[in-house]
Amino acid sequence: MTQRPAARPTIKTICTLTGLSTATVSKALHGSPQVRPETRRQVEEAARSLGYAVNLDGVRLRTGKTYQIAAVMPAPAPGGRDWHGVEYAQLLAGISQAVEHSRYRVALHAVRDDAEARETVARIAGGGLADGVILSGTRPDDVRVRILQDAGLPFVTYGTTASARAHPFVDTDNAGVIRVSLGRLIAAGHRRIALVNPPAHLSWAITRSQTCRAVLAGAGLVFDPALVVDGPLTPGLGRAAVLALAGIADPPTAYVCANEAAALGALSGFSEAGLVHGRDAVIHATDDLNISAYLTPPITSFFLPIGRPAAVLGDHILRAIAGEPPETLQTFLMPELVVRADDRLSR
Amino acid sequence: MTQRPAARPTIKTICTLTGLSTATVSKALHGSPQVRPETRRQVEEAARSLGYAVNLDGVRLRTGKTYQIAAVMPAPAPGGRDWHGVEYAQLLAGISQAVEHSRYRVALHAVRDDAEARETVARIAGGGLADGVILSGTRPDDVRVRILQDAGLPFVTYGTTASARAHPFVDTDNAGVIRVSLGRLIAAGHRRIALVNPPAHLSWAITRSQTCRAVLAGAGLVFDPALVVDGPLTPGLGRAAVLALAGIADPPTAYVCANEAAALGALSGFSEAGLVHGRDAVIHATDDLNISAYLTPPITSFFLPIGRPAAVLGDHILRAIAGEPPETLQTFLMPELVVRADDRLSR
DNA sequence: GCACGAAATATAAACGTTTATATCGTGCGG
DNA sequence: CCGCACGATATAAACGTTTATATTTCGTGC
Repeated sequence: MTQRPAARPTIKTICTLTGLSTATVSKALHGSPQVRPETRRQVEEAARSLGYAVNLDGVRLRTGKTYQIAAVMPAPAPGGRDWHGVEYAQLLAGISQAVEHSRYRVALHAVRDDAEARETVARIAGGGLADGVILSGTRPDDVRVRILQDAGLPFVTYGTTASARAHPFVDTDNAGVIRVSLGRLIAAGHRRIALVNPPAHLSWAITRSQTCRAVLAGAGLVFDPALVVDGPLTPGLGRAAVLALAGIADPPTAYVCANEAAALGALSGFSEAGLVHGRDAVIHATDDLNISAYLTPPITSFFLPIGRPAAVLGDHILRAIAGEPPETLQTFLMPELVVRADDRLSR
Repeated sequence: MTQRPAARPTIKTICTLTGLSTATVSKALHGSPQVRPETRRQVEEAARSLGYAVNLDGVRLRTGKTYQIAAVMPAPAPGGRDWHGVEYAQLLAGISQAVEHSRYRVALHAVRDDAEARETVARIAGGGLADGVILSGTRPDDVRVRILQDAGLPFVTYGTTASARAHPFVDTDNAGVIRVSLGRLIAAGHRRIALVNPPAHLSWAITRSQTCRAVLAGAGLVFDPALVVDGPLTPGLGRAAVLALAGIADPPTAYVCANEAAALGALSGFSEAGLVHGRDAVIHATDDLNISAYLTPPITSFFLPIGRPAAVLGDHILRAIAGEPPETLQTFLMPELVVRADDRLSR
């Protein structure tokens, strides 16, 4: 039942076919200038006819390179049942696609919490388990980043940090999103604007609230910290935010949600609290799933298809491994504004 | 910058520490009865103190085993922007967790379409790129299944097939879901029930519509094929289904949606068509994200946290690789019914 | 026609592991 | 006290690569 099919061709198979030595074949396959062009053609021809594909295990053993890119990503504990609205599989698939043309392959390291993330990164760095690492969910002073910097292991973060040493990153242009979002809301007459934010210690939470503060100040408005609700970006958070804030003395008339899961929950909160979208308050969301169009009612969102950052992450990690300096590997991606509702209240 | 940290300990490191030979150390680490218990303890002690971890590349090269489980999963093309409402990352993470205690690791093979899926499976089977395969999105006569059966490569499907040769699978108990769902709806007085189904060629689409037909027949009702809408389970499909069916002569009063993305879109369609949930029609959904509670209004769903099937898939593939017969590796999982709305119409 | 150097190819070793085979030492029966 | 069998350990080879080094093959200049 478990018998091996026709043995896979190796370099030696090519040797017997061409009468060359393993060294020459290996070099020919790498396009080394040490082999005659004619010999190379001969080898390539033989390789093609045999369906030869390099055995990475041999390469790894010999070179010490792993040809692995470790993607360290949070996976909610099996017990946790709430949707977080982040398509890590698509992110992963996008990264895989982006590195498909290279020898590198992407391995998922799902971590359940911060401690496990730290430990996983330390293990990868210490044991040389990967040639490059992709991290998500950054914080300003990120211990995982320090571990990787100290180990000299190339990495790219999905999100920014405050590290003194520059490092490659890809991030949504959160500051840009907040500026545009708040700019529109303020122009539409809103004065009290709530933020439904990711957990407060994460970089993008800080970027969003600080940019909010700056934009409000620029417009001569006050920033009320009580209007910032943060936590895991589940529907429950959005709902709780609306239910908590709808009842205060001077309730917000706009909610800027960091993702669509939270926005979905916020709408659920509207319904529960008796609010009507567009009459009592409006919602903006940062969008990566393209479901904002299907919420009831549809809401205005900032759409960045997840394939975009994924492709850039893949590109950057390959170039980081190749030794490119970090300064050239720092990318902000600005989502596209999709207006689906009037920002002004109709009451 | 890319200098290697302290070299990783190998079997030879243990040899110099203990004065034993590589053969003995290797055997000791495997618990072979050929080594004295005392020697084994000594080796284990040394391994622990060195932080030794086996180098899988060496093992693979020597044994020909890959210790890889290939998870072949659909990843929407970069161009496709619609949310499909399936958390493949969580599925993947769950499988990874389930096999964590073994030597096996899970590698994601994201495929963009059927042709690529077929080609990927053939490549894995032909090249011996994995010791086991996990497939999702099965159809009754699944060419990928046949390839794997012919190659004698262990595999588990997420979904059933009509294959004459039994094979391991894990699946949601779709028949059970439909029976309970329709049973409740019929008891509540519904006579015209629509199905928002996955693409018609997939096994679970067929299971759902056939079970629907059987249940209706059992209740003396007619099955109207026009009430079955199928396609990729995006919000757009649910919305289109409602918009198309709300206008027909004898419109359905209930929509049974195969996932929450479709249910979300159906609700969006309700809003567009001027339908009110609970007055004009109701929605049931099969739920794996736990967002049905946050839809407006909340809908009744059949909740199966994605960690469940993931864990069983991991368990089954390990046991399939170990040679367990397929008949013992076939599992249906029944989701939990969560009632959130009255099934009866209030008009 | 010869020596020399460059170009092309071959040889051999190494990466870490497993395992078939060989070797060693010990205890036991004769 | 000797030989034998057996238990425990060691030796060596192999998996597929890459690469340092050795060797061969040429062409070139004299």
